[in-house]
Amino acid sequence: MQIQDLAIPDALKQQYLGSGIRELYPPQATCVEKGLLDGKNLLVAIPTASGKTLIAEMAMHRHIAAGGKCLYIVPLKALASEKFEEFGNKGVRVGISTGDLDRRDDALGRNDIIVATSEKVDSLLRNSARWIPEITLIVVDEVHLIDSPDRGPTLEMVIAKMRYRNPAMQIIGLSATIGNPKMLAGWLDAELVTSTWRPVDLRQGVFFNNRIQFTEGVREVKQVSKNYDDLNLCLDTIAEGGQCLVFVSSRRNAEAFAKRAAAAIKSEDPALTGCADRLLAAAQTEMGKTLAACVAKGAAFHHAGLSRNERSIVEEAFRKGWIKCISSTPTLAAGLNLPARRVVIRDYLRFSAGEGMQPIPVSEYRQMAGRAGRPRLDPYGEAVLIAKEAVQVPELFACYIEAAADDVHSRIAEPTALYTHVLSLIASGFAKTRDELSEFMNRSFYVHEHRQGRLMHRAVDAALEFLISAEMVLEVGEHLGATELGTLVSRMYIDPRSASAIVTTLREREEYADLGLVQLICSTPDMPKLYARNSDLAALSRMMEDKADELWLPLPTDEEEAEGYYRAVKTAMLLSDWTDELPEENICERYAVGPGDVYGLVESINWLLHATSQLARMFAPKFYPQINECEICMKNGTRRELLPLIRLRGIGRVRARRLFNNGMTSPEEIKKHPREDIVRILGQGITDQIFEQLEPKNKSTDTTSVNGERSAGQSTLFRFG
DNA sequence: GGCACAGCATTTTAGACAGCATGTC
DNA sequence: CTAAAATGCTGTGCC
Repeated sequence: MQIQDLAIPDALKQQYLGSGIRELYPPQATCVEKGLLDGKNLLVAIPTASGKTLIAEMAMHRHIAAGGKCLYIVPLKALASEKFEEFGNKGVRVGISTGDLDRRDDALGRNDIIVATSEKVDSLLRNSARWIPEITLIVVDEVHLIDSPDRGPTLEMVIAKMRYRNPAMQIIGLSATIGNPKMLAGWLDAELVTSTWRPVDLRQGVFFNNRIQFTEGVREVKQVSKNYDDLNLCLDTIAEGGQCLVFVSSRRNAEAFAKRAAAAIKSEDPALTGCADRLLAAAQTEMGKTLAACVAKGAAFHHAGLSRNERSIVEEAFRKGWIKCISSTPTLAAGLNLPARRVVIRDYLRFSAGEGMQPIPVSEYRQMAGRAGRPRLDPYGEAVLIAKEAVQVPELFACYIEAAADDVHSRIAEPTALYTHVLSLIASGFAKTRDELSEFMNRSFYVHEHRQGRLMHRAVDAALEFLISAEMVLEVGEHLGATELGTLVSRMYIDPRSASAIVTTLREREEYADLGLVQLICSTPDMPKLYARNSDLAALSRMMEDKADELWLPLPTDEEEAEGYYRAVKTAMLLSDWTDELPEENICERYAVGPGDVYGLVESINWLLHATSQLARMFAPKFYPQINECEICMKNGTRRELLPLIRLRGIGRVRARRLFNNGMTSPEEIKKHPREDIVRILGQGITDQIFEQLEPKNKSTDTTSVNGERSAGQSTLFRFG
């Protein structure tokens, strides 16, 4: 099917033709035949990298030309940014909305395409974004993630809510190949498009004894290293002019492999020296230095412990072809698109708490294998598994390469999944009675799939019971309504169990302590936790003894609960070191984490601290001022004594500390000093900026117009009834 | 007694969504 | 219920 003949706007057509796209790929053509451009719902279940984005884009431009508005839902923030870039510069207005990035709500609504994560869409629905009714098309990228145990229910609810609000809307589901596509298509009232076609030939095989057994034949691999098969596979591809991506099961493995690869590759590309210097300049941690050393020689590792800067340097250098090999944990499998000639799936077993080493699911293998082969750049892609025994060769073929795709099932009936969603249905007006609640839930994928919903309805009832006992939902006769607490919890997007624990403890407490507050938040299900090793226990116990009067939660007697307790305390300790201004590198060393982990934890606690301060404002007002201060300290990573200085624009943790140590402990103190003193400490530019803020425009120069503080008046969030 | 070291025992283990309001070194 | 690598521990041999 020719681009020329398509019923898409001319501008887009010219874009495609201009970039050399003249003809649709076969699955894309099938989509058009099945009504993609005529408003038909579609489920497109085809392999990674076979042109799904283009399918969505054509439909979106068609809607926009007809005055419609499109919502593109993705599972990851990194993916949101990638799509945002991709859809831009084509004559339509594109907006992005994730936890990090946001155009103000109304401004967001001015866009033709809005790219957002599923949780963000849920949040926008809960907060009644005004533009939601204008949406005429939603595209759900990676819909098969409905089967994800933790985040699947959110995706399922978001789809159900959007369809409930906009019944006439077109919906396009983009999915990896799955076992039961008809079932999912049936739920979406969608035409089904399946295919195994790929634009770049993908060869899959198993390596054993210096040869790769492909489905189509055999390839000998030169044995350069005696001990390391994985390295030989990698060097084999590089010798041929390709790049290699190696998936391993732990961060340590990723780093160890990158070191070996670097020693073997020994590239002397000057571009790499530049990258390594940039990495080294910013590197404060041991990990960062190792990374720089590897990159200098043409290899790198990639995992969630890397800082943002480190990640983007590695990704860019790989894309440009300078770095020849990346060893990675699953970060790169699901995240952004970094294709390579050869993908080695070295570790197909991964540790899982309580279950030991488990084989990774077929879907994950496919996702990693799908990274093999760069369209238009590589003649083919290769995905290689490594066998350790001869008998494993046919096993790996059967379990992964030739395995049927997994079925997708609803996860909505799992006990804990529904607390937040039942609350949100009630709080944002989807259900005002138990009957309406059942009716809504009967339209879920779960009920479509099982033809009945007994188990799910039981979970709904359990959730409702919890919400009523936690005073988030009130039942008056037939009527179900959210209380002030329930409304706030729903809008803040926190788990009702977290909110309940927080409110209960805040109400009980007599005295305040930062550490206790942070401990409380760290023990909620919304907070990610550090892993507590055996060797940490001594230090943790000592700390718990020292700070016994500041901690809010007692050590549980139950041994299994104790583990979670220790993990929460350890996490709280890290965050407490952060607000104690311990340098990042020391934190990384003390807790054996990377800068990316510290950033992630700080981000999480900031979100929850904000929610906590809102909860406190209404339900424990005596603590509100202190919690609010704690929030500002955490955001900046400073002790309380720097609070007055942090309020100035242009002053962060480092400059504030420098001023403070020079005796300037507040804006008033600064004014008492001669201007030259400040220039000496901070330089001319910043000083000017500060004095501009200090010039008294009116009588009160301080405390009111500050970072994130608002007057603590009566809340207007009450919406019951 | 003190030290080096082999050999065995134990420990550890991936990732990442959300609020708010814009500017750190 | 498990795999591999790093780290920790113990015992031996030697001076």
